[in-house]
Amino acid sequence: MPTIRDVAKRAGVATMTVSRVINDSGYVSEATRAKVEEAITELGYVPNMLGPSLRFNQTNTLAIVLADITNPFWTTLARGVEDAAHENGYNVILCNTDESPEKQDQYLTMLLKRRIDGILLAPAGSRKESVDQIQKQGVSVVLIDRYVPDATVDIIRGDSVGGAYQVVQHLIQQGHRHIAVLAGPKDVSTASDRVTGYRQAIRDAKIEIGSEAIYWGNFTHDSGYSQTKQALTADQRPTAIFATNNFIATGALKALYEADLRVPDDISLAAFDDFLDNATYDPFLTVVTQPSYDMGYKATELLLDRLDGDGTEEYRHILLPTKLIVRRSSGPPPSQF
Amino acid sequence: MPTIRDVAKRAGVATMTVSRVINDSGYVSEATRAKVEEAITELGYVPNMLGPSLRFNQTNTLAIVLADITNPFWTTLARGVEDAAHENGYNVILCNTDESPEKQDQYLTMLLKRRIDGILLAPAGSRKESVDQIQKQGVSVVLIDRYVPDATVDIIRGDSVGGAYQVVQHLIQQGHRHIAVLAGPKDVSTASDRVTGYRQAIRDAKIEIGSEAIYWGNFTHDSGYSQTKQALTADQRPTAIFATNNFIATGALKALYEADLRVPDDISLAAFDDFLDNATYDPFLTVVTQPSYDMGYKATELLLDRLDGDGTEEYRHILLPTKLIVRRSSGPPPSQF
DNA sequence: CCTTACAATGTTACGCATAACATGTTACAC
DNA sequence: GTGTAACATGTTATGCGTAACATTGTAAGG
Repeated sequence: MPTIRDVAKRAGVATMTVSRVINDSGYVSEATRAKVEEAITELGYVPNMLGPSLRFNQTNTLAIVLADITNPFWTTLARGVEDAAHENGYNVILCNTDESPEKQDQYLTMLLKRRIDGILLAPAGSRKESVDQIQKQGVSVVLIDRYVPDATVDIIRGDSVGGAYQVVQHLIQQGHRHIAVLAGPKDVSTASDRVTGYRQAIRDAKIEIGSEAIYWGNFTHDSGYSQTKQALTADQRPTAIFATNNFIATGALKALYEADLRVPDDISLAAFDDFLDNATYDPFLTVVTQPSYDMGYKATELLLDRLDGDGTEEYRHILLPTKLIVRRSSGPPPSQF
Repeated sequence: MPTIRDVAKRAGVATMTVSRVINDSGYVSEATRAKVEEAITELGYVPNMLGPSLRFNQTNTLAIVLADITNPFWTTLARGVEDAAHENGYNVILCNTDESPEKQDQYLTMLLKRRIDGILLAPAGSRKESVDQIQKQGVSVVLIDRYVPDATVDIIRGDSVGGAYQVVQHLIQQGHRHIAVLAGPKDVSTASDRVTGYRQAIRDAKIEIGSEAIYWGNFTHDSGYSQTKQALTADQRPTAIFATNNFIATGALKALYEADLRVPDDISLAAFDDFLDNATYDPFLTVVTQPSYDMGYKATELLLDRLDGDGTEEYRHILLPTKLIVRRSSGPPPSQF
């Protein structure tokens, strides 16, 4: 593969002159420019970014570290990230942690070795160390979707407490008094926040505290399935279920179907996070949604801002509002209750 | 940030010795290893991959260039790619072309400058030049999902002709004689292949050729919407619609809903490509699916194989089988037909 | 005791593009 | 005609890790 030296030789100039032509910087006469451009074309020369990257420690690369690109929430967010990055001349490396802190740290180490310019991180678990590790290497990081206690870092996330409050309040208004919540992992902020919102809504409605039914699990289809099975065996069977993410909701639907319970006639179901905008024309689930594309896009802008800055800027914490969309999966409880 | 030289100085050894410790290569005494490891920890040293990358022209990076990560088909495929890459120590850069050849070439140029080791490309359009451009730079490329005429390159894709044949045959068996096909862009192989499969099924069923109704468009929700509107105004209104991808299908559903046509009572609908496995527990659309995760995973294995090889291997063309899943959106035509 | 293999560590050169500096040229003003 | 600014091009040093080669020390084998 030809290098800038080959081009320089062929055009009969110094490498620096070729560099000036490529980057359109400094003074180059028209005649020289033409010669150089001809040599570039003839040789099919493509500049090697690795040279300057090594020299100036700038790779024009970002990374997004998330739980699972397969989840529509993350898919849409990733698209927002990629769009914002592309518009600014950056490329994006994709990393799926599957909520495993080990896998996450494996990725982070790799990314640091690559001298990535910045990382968008949806932290698995709640260990501050991962964030520290990145920052200690002088790499910028923005947390997305979740926070980590005590980390001094930019964050952009949806209002999990408020969103959960909204949707549980909606269920209460429908007449439900026995609402089960299917939660994610205790150490992920979105999981605990959504339980907090649930509790606040229950408390504000003055429903006796004994009727709280919290099932901790994971943000997956399988977890939602088994959490629901468990919830259905409770002494006081719930008349409504709040699934704290979309995948838990699909697991719940499966379990309810198998238990021969119709939604919403026999039991209501509402979830946090929607599915893909157009994936179903007439969607069924009542949900609270977050603006995931914007979250990704803005997170990237935040990150790029910080890359441009001198490192003395204040850390920002951005909370995006959620929106309740009432659809057909939530209704009043069956009359015998 | 500390370099290998800083570590060497602190440990009182040569940089080469540090390198040996890091890579666990060559001979290092236990005592020296301990000293070096201590220095690494104290300094928080992270090796800079850019050095060797520049020297040996190996970045351990792949890229996946696809239409839109937001489409569940691509999402799942990308996850397969990322998993296979991660297992082999590679990172993956994500690129969305939105089916625009210009955007694609913009990305490709960028990727070549980065000295990516290999590219998984779902080509936008049918220009062989993009593939040539990559190969001329000595970069390996595997085409996914689509082929490009005359390109000598590895390809892995689903059986579009066969899949389309299957689903159209199914509609014919239900009694339909007027089937409209909502196709993608003419110059994308999956689009033309699915029309070919449709034509074969129609021909084999000895349905008069005049009843062919082909609407070319794009693989998007909006296109499906307008294609359907157009199809509904035809002299001979179709009793069934074959949407050649999932997004076209959602657009069609919207248009049918607005036209007050019930599916499948008034009109049947079947599509190529499913939605996310768990996204709906009880899915509605009759579809032909492709093993998209496997496609991504195997494509990556193919690519890595080629990276390991000496460049003399035969080019492989792998065709993955499709599967018809009959659900509730397809039934017999209304009796008055 | 000498040879030989191998263990342990070190030195040098390389890959590529460009910032910073240096040199040379032209054109214009006075 | 000379000084000066702008134009045009070139030279050198740099970033980081490691392959390839070089050197020294040590233990086993004869």
